[in-house]
Amino acid sequence: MLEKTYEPSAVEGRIYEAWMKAGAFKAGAGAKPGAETFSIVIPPPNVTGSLHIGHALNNTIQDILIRFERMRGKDVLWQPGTDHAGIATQMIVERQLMERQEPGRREMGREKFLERVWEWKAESGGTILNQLRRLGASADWSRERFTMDEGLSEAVRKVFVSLYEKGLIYRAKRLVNWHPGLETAVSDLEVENIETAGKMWHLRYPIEGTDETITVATTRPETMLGDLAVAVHPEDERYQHLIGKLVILPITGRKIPIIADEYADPELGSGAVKITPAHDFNDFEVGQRHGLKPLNIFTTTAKLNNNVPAAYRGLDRFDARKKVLQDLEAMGVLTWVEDKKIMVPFDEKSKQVVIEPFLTDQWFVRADVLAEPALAAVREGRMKFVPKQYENTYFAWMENIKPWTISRQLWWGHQIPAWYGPRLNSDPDFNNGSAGPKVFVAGTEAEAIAQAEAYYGGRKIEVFTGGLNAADYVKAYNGFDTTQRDRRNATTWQMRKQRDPFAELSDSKVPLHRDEDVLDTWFSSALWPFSTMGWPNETPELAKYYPTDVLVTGFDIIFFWVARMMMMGLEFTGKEPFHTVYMHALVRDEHGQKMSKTKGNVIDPLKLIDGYGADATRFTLAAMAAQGRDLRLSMARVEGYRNFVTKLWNAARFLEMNDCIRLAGFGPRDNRLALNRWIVGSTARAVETVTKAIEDYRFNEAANAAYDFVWGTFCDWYLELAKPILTGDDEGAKIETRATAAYVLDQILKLLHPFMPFITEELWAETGKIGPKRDRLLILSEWPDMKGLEEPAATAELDWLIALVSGIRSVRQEMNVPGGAKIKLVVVGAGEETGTRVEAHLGSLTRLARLDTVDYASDVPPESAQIVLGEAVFALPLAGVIDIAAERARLQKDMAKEDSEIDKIDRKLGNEQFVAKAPPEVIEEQRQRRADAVERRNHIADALARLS
RNA sequence: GGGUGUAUAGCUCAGCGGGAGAGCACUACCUUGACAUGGUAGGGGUCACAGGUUCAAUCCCUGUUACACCCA
Repeated sequence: MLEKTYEPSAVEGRIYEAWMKAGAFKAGAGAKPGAETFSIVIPPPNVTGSLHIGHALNNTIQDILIRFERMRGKDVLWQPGTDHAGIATQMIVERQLMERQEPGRREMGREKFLERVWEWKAESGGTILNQLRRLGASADWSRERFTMDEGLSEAVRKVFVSLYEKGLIYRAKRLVNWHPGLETAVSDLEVENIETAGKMWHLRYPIEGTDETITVATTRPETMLGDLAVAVHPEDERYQHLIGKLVILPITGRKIPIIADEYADPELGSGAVKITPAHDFNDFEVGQRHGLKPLNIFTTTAKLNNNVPAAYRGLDRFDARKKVLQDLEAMGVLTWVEDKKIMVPFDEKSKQVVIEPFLTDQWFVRADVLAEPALAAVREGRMKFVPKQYENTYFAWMENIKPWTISRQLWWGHQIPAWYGPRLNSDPDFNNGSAGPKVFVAGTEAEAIAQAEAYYGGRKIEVFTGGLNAADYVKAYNGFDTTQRDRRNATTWQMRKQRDPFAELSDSKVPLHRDEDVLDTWFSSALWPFSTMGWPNETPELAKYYPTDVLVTGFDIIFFWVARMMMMGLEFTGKEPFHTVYMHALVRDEHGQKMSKTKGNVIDPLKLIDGYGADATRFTLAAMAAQGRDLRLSMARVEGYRNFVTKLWNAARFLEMNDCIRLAGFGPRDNRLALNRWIVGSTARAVETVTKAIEDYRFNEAANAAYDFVWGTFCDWYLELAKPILTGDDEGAKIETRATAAYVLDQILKLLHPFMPFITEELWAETGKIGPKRDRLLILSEWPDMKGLEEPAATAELDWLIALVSGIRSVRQEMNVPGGAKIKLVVVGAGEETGTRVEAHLGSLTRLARLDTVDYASDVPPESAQIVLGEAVFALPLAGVIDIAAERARLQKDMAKEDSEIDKIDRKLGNEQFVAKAPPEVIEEQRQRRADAVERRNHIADALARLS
């Protein structure tokens, strides 16, 4: 016997175990022989992450699709795993070291530190994957992957080397977005420009050899220490005579030119603008156009460096601003200050640290080249977004894609497989100051050494590991370089040989050092759909499950991840990594606010699961996941769906109490009773609706259709109508109804399983205890296919019955008939069909409408309330109870409704244009509707007439 | 500044050219042999505003307003 209420917490863990034990999540579990495949890779959550409501939504949707397709017999793979989250993980471990007062990262050295990170990962990493189990996620955990696994790391190295060899990865000194707190470069996507209250300072610079001055405006006055020019528009008449003259830069006293460049906007401020190439992206470009060598004034922690006057060195950028302003004001350079809203680039994660444009050597990906096929794939329909409008977002970004900064000055991540050594004097770039060191890019150190040996003509290679700035490496590097330079000039070399007896030997050994930086975490995530399946090896998984089918993700990582997976997938496998990207919306709180820890409005999915159960949590998310619209999650909704879970439980309990046991060989087509034929037909329709909705990624529609059917049709009507049969004495009817009820419940369990896996599996087990033995778990059972079981005749009959019961109930309530009172029903003017129907459903009619007797008469008894349905009038003689005036009012209201309907249709049909141009079936439908309304109206009019 | 989306019942939202819907909330009634986490009935809408297309517009088009998000 089922418990009175369902206790999710008592059941969910046990059910999950049962699934695991049965191997139900394993790739291919339950697949029909030769089945087509269906695969999804999970968007790998950060290894540092914990489950938030967005993950819950994301994984609920994936699990719905996976369970649905698995039940449809496909060969299903849901590939789980995590990414290594370079910055976040490194920060966590560093913070831990600090809290425990242990030596810091730099003190302990790279190798030791990485050991500590791996330890941390083993202990605390990936808790989120366990939390996904609480949600019921049916991923193939035996295939869990991590972006830093050996296989995935090999994929990263392979991709890096390959792109480098194709010229799609390059190293260059460029302005990048620099995080002065973490001392690393970040990509432009990791910067969030936030509008902030700022100021515009206007500075008046003197011009050499004249009495004139030129005024520039800036939001960052401290950068004036790095100014290299003042630009004016080439056609700006005010400044023609000044172009080419020199400005004496205050404080530093440096003389910098006034240049003509179209970047200066004559409409803005004075029309003159200071140019600081090392600290502003636009200025950098101006500087390049005019051959200005950028002057960097910051250290990696954004303190002023030795390129500024002594008094300023070591000042933090914000303190420097204060001092510069003070000094400029004292000098009379600062003319005025205005308040201005400015966009400040913040670190996208913490939104605390101001990102600094900073000139460094970094690795970049030529994203523009890779974007071409990725764009074509969407344009040509090989990959589609759901909802479609995200295409535009994708196009807009991809068409204007910028080089992707992939190196990070961190230790935790995939170390860049590039080795540096000094250049030979025979190298064409030997005298190119900006070419940097000689680079060897290779998948392994041995290969790099082999390359180096070839380049250095068989010299001995010595690999250093102490750091690119370590004294021994720098010394060896410079020594080699000096020797190479000395060798170039015969006289110099002669002199050196005289001084140094070992000169000939001094470049016989070459120092090599691996790049210390690591790659952006997204670089490895971009390979996820194929690296998790064993690429670059040609594995059976890859052959079977790649390309995957759907990617389910949030729109916030469309650029970070989706676009990059497309680029990498196409480049390295020649195939789109998925044919569909389903973008779900953001989960907000019930007031539409973004959830955030600072606002304190975060809804913890684990608390929801604790309080309401995983099924209710999942169902809520699915039911609210309308395409292209944010979800506003409210507790009332979760409660409502928790109630639905309970409702299902109680319905099953009712069946159990009434011996509704599954019947071996039950054929729904053989049912005789209209009631049973009807519910089978209704189930078939519900199955079709739900199936179609899931296929179309309309999860809210699927969930709501299932909910409506189970509660509104099965529980509210079928079970209520079945009660008199189940407690009656027609054995044949009883047997049929019991078997039908059990059969329909089975279909309901299947239908709801993708949404509510736990309770349905539990009920599947419970109902499996009696009757024919179940041969497998629900999770591996077959998705219902009920095509051809629709029952139009039975549906019409039951619709009629439901309308009659509702009508009587409505009258009772409006006439204030006490709920418990049983009343008489008199059927007047019934035709044959109505008569048959009344007799067939006498039991349920009597019970549901709380009737005393049902009689037939040729006239409506006096003082009756009347219900008009079809050709018949159903009279409720309520002498003594009925309020004639109230009944008249009720009927008049009904009649008014019909009148207005008829009027509306008449106006339509009276319109010549309508009759001439509307499709015939629409006109016919309107005529029919009018006729029906007229018939109802006349019956009501008769009823009214009888009242007076 | 450019782009995208949204505006429908008190609230949250479906509805995708021919009859305005759901859940919650609200009102009244009901300890009916599954379920009060329930049942029954009911009230509640200028479908943001202004034009246009159409025989017909909540739905398509244009504009306006408000809000949200993305990009610069």
